Amino acid sequence: MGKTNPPFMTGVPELLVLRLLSQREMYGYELVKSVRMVTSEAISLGEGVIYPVLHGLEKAGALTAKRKPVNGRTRVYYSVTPLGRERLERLSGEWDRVSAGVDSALGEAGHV
Amino acid sequence: MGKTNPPFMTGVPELLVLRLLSQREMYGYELVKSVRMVTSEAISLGEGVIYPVLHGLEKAGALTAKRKPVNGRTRVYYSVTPLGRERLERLSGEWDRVSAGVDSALGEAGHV
DNA sequence: TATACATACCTTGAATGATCAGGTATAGTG
DNA sequence: CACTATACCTGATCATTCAAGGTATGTATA
Repeated sequence: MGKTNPPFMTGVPELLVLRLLSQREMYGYELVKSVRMVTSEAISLGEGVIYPVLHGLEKAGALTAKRKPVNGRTRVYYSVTPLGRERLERLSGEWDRVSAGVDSALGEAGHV
Repeated sequence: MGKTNPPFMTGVPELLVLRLLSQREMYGYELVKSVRMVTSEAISLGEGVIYPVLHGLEKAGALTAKRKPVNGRTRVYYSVTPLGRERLERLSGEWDRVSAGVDSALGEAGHV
């Protein structure tokens, strides 16, 4: 059974989480579905990815958590701190640089 | 000491290697420098990344190796097989999908 | 009532990929 | 002769991600 698919990118989950939360506060389970929607199903992050990322970012001071009971169930809403926004800026810039790098490599090789 | 930087992307080294070799045959050491140049220093893959990728792709039948002695030193030139081109197509398409997904997520969150 | 599904949180174990840090050897330069 | 660049390679380590579970509540349905 343990047939783990190869991971396609590193650091991107964190970037996506930060970006989505910078729009509005959300809870974990919501983020799982949001990522799929926003990326048009191109990227699908399971709960096993989202929750650890959330906890890591909170511990790093990039997010704050707020527990809210809704319909009997408890939701943990996360929002981005100023420190989180800096981190978002940095990651976003890194992504731009790297993806531009790849694209230029693909482009140069393509126009044969 | 063992302070390994976080990897930023998975599968991208393989994609870049395949793409560069689809232009013209190259040897490992050359690829190390080429990747840096082509991506405008945005991506830098060490020999410890390139050589294992090369060997893996050769074993998978995506590349063929040809030893050439040049100036006394031996170079191993790699070229892409038809199977390797298929793999390149697939990886390239995956990259496009994923990077478009990330970009759209970043975009949507941006136009607040 | 039962049973099934969606919601909502979480963790653990294993697979994978990438990095660093080495190691070998030849050629050329000061 | 030492040093740097070229050119190949591997092993240990580490982080990231994934699949697969586990817990619990609410709601629909048969």
